[in-house]
Order: sequence, then C-alpha cells, then structure tokens
Amino acid sequence: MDIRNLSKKLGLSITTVSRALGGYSDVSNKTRNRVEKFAKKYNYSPNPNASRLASGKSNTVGFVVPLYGLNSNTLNQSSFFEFIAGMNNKLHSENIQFSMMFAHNIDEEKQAYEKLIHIEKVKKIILHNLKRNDPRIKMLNKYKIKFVTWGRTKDLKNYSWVDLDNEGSVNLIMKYLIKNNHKNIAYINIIENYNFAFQRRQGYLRSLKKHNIKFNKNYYISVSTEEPQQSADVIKKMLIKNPEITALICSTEYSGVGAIKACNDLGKIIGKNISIIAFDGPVVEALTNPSLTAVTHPRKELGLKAIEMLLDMDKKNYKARSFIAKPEIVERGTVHYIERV
Amino acid sequence: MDIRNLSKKLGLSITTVSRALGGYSDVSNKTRNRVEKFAKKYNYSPNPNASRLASGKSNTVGFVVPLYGLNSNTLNQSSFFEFIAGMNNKLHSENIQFSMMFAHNIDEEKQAYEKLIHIEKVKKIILHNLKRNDPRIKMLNKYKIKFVTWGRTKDLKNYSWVDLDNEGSVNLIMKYLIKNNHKNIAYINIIENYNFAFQRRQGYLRSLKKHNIKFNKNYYISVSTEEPQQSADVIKKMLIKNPEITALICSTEYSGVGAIKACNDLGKIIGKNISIIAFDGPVVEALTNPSLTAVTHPRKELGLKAIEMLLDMDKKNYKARSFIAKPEIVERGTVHYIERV
DNA sequence: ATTGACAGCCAAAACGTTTTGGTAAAATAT
DNA sequence: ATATTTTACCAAAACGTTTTGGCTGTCAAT
Repeated sequence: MDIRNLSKKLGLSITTVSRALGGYSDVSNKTRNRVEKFAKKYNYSPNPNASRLASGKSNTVGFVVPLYGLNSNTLNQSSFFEFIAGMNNKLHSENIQFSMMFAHNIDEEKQAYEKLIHIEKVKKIILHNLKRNDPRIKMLNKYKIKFVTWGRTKDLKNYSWVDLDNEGSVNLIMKYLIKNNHKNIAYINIIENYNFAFQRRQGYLRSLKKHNIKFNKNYYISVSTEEPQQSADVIKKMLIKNPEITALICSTEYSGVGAIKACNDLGKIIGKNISIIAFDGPVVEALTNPSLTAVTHPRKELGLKAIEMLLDMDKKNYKARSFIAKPEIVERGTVHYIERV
Repeated sequence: MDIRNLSKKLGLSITTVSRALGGYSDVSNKTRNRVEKFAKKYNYSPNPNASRLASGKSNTVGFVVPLYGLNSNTLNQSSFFEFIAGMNNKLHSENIQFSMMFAHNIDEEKQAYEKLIHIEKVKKIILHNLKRNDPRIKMLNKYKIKFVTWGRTKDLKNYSWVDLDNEGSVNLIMKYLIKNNHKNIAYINIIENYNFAFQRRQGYLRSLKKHNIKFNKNYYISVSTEEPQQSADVIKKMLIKNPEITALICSTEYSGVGAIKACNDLGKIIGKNISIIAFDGPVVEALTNPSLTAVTHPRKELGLKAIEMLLDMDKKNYKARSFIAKPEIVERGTVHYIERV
C-alpha cells in the first residue's frame, strides 16, 4: 500500500493525505481522522527512503566508538551499549538512521570521523568520552556539524551536552556515608585527565568542606590503570597506614573489585567494619560478595536525551542545552552503619 | 555534486555514469576508468536514499538485539558488542547500512522485525540467540529475507550460520583437564533449551566416553538463572556430596563466579586442590582472584564472517555455508596439575 | 554485399514521497 | 452587498538515483 492507492481509496489527493499524516494544519480534523483511520486499516506507512529523498532530510546520526584506552575494557562496553540502546529507541521512532563506527586507535578514530563527515555526509554526530580539552569540538564546528556530547570538556563553550552528575553523585555518596556516621572516608579515583575523574575529585573535596571534614591527603589516591590488582595494592597500603578509614569510594568498577580484594586480604569484614561504595558497576555489582553498593545512572535515558537535543537543533530558536542524569544509590551489602559512641 | 552534474562534466549520459559506477558490463573500460576518476575528483558518491528508492533495495542489514531473557544481563551485552563491532567493520567497508533495533520483550521483538521487513524494507538480517527450534526462520523464509544466524537451531535446514564451537570447546577443555590428570570433572551448565547449552552437554558426554570416563550424573547440573549465588549454592552441595571432584567446568561467567564462591566457602584452594574453567567471561576473568582460566572465542571474527556470508548470498551460485569460531584456552590461575600417585 | 551479433551508449520512465504554489468555497469584516 | 481573510483541498514539480528499452555503429560471418 502506497500513498497513491491510499489517496484513491479515500477520494483525496496525494497531497492531502501526505499533509494529513504529516500533521499540517491545512487539513480539517474530520479529514485527518479519516485518513488516519484508513492508513491504519491498510497498514500504510510512508516509504522512508522516498520520504527522505523528497524532504531532503536524510537525517543520519553518526557515532564513533573507540575501542581503545579506557574503552578497551569489555567492562565499560556495556555502559556504551546502554547508551546506544537509548539513542536507538529515539532514532527509530523518528525514522532516522544511525551510523556507528568502531576505532581501535586514534588514527582509526580520525578516519572514522572523516568518513562520516565527508563521504557519508553526516550532519549530526554524538560525541563522547570527552577529554578536558577536546580537539574534536573545533573540528566539528569547522565543518558545521551539529553535535551533542556525552561528557563535558573543561569549559562548556556553547554546545549541548549530556552527562552523569559526577560531582552530584559524589555529594550523594558522601551524604549517604555521613548519614551512616562515616567520617574517615577515602576516595579511589582514576587519573584525572579524564574530565569525569576531575569532577568527581571536585565533588569529594567540596563535600568534605561542606560537612566540615578536613581533607586528609592520605585518603585520596588515583590509579592509572583499570587493573583491579593495582587498586588492591594501593588500597591495602592505604588501609594499613590509615586503619581509621571506615569507608572507600571507588570511581570505577575495577577499583571497586580491588577494594574488595584489599579488604579481604586485610581481614576486614566488608559491610561490618569497612564500607565500600562504587560508581555504576552494573556488571560487577552482582558478582561480588557481599553485593556491591553503588551509585547508578540512567544511561539509557542519557542516550535518549542526547538524541532529542540533537534533533531539536534543527528548530529555529534552538539554544545550547544540557542534561544531567540523576544519580541514585542502590543499597546492597557493602556499606555499614556506625553506632555512635 | 550529483550524478547529473558529474555526467555533464564527463560529457556522458546519467545512465552511463550510473552503470559505469555500478559495475555493469555495457560500459567500456576506458569510459569506466574516466568516470571513476571524475567521481573521485569531485568527491561524488550516490545519494543513498535516492539510490535505495530507485533500486528498491534498502542496502541495509538488520539486527534486533533482545534486552530480555538471557540478554537482560549487562554481562552478556559486552559479547554482543564485540559481535556488532565485527559486523560493522565489514559493513562500513562495503558501504552498507546497519539498522539495529532493541527489544525489551518478545512483543517488541516481533514489532522490530516487522518494522525492519515491511517498513524499512530490509532484505537482509542477522539472526541470533537461536532457540533449538526457532520460529523466526520460517518467518524470514516466508518474506524471502536473506539471513545468516549467529547460533544454530536443532536441525540446520539449509541456512547459513556462524557459531561458537560449543561441542569442540568442551572437548578442548576436557582434553586440557585430562592432560592435567583430572578425572572427576563436573559440568555446570545453563538450562538446555538454549541450543548452545545442549551442544555443550553433548560435548561433555562425548568427551567422557572418548576418554573412557564413566558419566556420573552427580557431576552434571544445569542452573536456570544467571544469579551467581544460585550456582554457588548448587555447586557447594555438589562438592560436599562428591568431594572427589577436582575440576569444574562452567558454561557461563556467572556460574564461574558462583563456583569461586562455593570453593572459597568450602575452604578449597582454587588452583591448588580444585580447578575451575569457564566459558568466555571476558569481563569476569580479570576480576576474580585467582584470575579465571577460560576458553575464549573470537566474537569479532564471528560478526565479520556473518556479514561476509550475508553479502555473498547475492552471488548467483551461493550455497548455504557455515563458520565455526575456533576456541582457545587462556590459561590463568584456576586450573591445577594433579601429580600422579 | 548483406546479415547478425555485440559493444557502447542514451532518453525517458520509474521509485514514493514532500513541497510549492496555487484555487474555490466558506467565513468574516466592512 | 461587497471585500477580505481563512479554510480545505489539489495538480504538478522536485528529490537523485536505477532501470528499461531502446539505438547506432562496428565487426565477423555468410
């Protein structure tokens, strides 16, 4: 069933049918209802390719997934997957194509963007994994590509982004721990040239100040790899030197696992005399014993919002926007309450 | 630059340009070369939507990702991700679109296929997560959709597929364990209505026979969930009742983790007086202590091969093919050698 | 010298929409 | 009663390809 046949059955012109279904106002409600009824009855939906050709809006959104650096880890890929799923839902409901490419190193990544922009003529891109200072933004502006980023650069120069609430998440965690009477709270971060790590550090420092806890530099470390053992070693040392620590905040799943190892090795009983809370870790949570308490983020929603913004950029009065995912603490078994003495 | 302008510059008709680039034989080599040269020079590539509309060929490969059942687990999503990355590489080099949809339940899955087939007019699909008897195959045949499956049904009725070598992997594991002088080898499977689980069971039984080991039904269990604790409980019981068991083969990462828990609880020293070996587990491997020995499969290659086959189906003399990924054992720390007495 | 086959090219139709630039009738304003 | 605006519709053009069904000239076979 195509629009020609449908219009014949309705006794209307093709134009009217198209405009009725397109939601234009120069169609009476009576007619529109009839058209919609018939469209449903005959199971009509416009041929997307014809429609894209005619409208000139062949909207494709591009996305390059790096499979190196922090993302070479299979662990992190599941969070990408969530994000992608969120994007896809929106894209499909809007009949927009999604062009995803993979890159194993920085050269391949560059090539991927070039292919997207110059060959596939993609005009919209989702950028992610932002460095504090990211050269891709300049590049995209140069080619007048519309983009929304997942993550933020150091300074937010007039672009739209979605992101975890990194600072807010740490605040939330700190509040939660302090409510449980923790005071000697350590933070295990990842190297801070990732902007999210920097923001989390900010959150930690500001939270301490807010709750009148003095920053102890022995309580803050950042690891450079995602090898759990490395985290475990560093954490063990920290706990031996500072046995008064009662809670560990871990920026990554891997360091969360490292923390568990370290505590086990030291004979500390997790959830009894030492608390561990980690970021996300949707994968690891279920695997550890006791099950890891964590702060989670709706990554699917993040993907959806990113696409919404990107599509809104076509509207005339669009202004740069942002969306911050609301963190939530999922209580499991690794945080304990300290009785006041 | 569109084909009209290009043909003008070449002094040729649109038809000839189109047919030159399309590889048709009614164009002289001399002309074809000229056309190709100009196309490159002016950075011309056909508008994909116009081309799809005119040819009636969507030039798109469809893929529906279920986010329910066995795949609601974030863990498994990373293996999808690998597969998708493999597919994408090939698709991009061939300039073919990839339409991926997500489904949260069986109804959404059905709708997704309908949308792909009837609306987007996709003619090629990658099917995965096959049941032993999968109704989708009939459906795809009915609509004359070309497809390649990732996984196999019970009977391989004349379609092309790629898959892990489930039976072979178990053989390999068994050989490896037996080489290390294990004889009392238990198998922890997942429910067998997943065909891969069935095949792995076959592998286990046949391997035993081959090595003249009598099957002991107390050594074989299959769990129905992916909750590690459930596996742990069942395994603990098994080990208490049959303390002579020296090695555990786990069909999933989750049961691998469960096995580790069970052994720890029983005071068995993993890699010393009990061995554990699991399937894949690219995620978990790095997290356990000791690091989990496993059999791995090149999932990226699997994705690539699937697409290769799917595209080859356009060739005239195509016959149903298959590709089996070669398993490999990655020795880490959970399998021990038993000294002969 | 005539015929047939073939190589190499092309004009026009087709693909199924959206959009443009209208028109006639109805409603409203003067 | 007339002029203006609004409502509701439509024919035809446009989108950029691919495909169909030619046509012309060349060359080998008769």
